[in-house]
Amino acid sequence: MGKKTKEKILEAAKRAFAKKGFNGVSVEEIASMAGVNKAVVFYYFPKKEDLFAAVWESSIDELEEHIFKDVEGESLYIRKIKKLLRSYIDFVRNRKEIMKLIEREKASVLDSDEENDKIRLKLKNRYRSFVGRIISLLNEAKRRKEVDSDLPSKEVAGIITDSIGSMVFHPDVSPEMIEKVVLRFLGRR
Amino acid sequence: MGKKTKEKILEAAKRAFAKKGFNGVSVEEIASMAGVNKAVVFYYFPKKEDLFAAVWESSIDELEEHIFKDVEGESLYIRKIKKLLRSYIDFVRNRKEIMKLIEREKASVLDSDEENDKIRLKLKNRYRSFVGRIISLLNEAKRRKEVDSDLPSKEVAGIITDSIGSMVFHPDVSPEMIEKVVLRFLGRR
DNA sequence: ACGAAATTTTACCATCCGGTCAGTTAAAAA
DNA sequence: TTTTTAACTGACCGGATGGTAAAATTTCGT
Repeated sequence: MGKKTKEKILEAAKRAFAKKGFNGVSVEEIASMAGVNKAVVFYYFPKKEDLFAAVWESSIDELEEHIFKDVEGESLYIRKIKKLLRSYIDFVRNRKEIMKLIEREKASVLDSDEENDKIRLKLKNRYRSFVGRIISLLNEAKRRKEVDSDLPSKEVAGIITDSIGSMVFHPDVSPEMIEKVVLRFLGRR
Repeated sequence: MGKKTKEKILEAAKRAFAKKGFNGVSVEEIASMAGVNKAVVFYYFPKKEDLFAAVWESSIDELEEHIFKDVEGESLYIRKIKKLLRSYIDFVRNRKEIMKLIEREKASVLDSDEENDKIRLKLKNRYRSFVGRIISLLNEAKRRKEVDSDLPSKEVAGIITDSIGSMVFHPDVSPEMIEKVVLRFLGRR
């Protein structure tokens, strides 16, 4: 049996949103990419926003899972961080689509107005919880004196996610270089 | 005499694109924000794309001008860089609108397909030339041994622009912290 | 095999959007 | 004063878009 319809729609939507952004794609376009009728998209996702929400959450899930997968295997925090960076870069290289989706829509998700969309607010919080996990990792590493204890975790986490993430649109910057730079930067001096 | 019509349209478009993105705003919306008839927008900018191009180029112009304004006043390269960082952060704080515009549309501009739009390609190159100037500054500083000579300029320039730029959507990270972090990072050890 | 529930298709609608155009106003040029 | 040109208006067009309703088809438990 082939993939389930809902899954096909989600994957097509992921590709479409990544390439053209939420407002740049029509539901019909997504439907035809998924090989289904437009109305069946609305059957599974009553609003276009719902479809986007599902795509966003699944994307962050996948990113977070991949990035923290190998972290638990290490006991030293500096090595956890090293693993995280390596997985992150690996993800950017191999899952360009998801990264483009995230980079392209990040602004609109993070800028969503508090009193505006409840649904967008949830997406913003999903992203923040992802960054929050990186912050916690850095905090713990600082507590254990494995990274310089007066590096501000929040800002460093931002630097990591933003600079690695946007690599996906800079084919000429080397992911390994970024990794080396960040690592050397974290080491105490 | 009030502002000229074309100028009013450009400013309204800048605000609109910053808040909702290119595909999230209609020309009519922009026109009404500018207090002019929709057709007069097309009178000055035959296509919506033309309007966006004008907004983008003026935004990068403004950013670049502001960031490099005080750089020439310094002779030491490390101080030039310090000035640049400070101006950059200053810009993010005081010109949120432009930064949101840039952050929101950066993905779509940088991802523009080579054989696709000639006009988008121009915008991509405009952005690249801006980053190129930062790279040159870093290179020169390295040549003069004022910053660690084996820091890869391209990657560091990316880290600077991406992390400072996206601060505009993270009201809880401190610009000054980023500045301190980047500066300490550039210092030779 | 049968009926009910889930899924898919067809046809449709109301609205919006980018863009055009014929024509008006106002100011500058002659 | 007449003519010309630039700036502006309002009405309109064709196509796209998000979304809906109902019929048709498939799936599945009994």
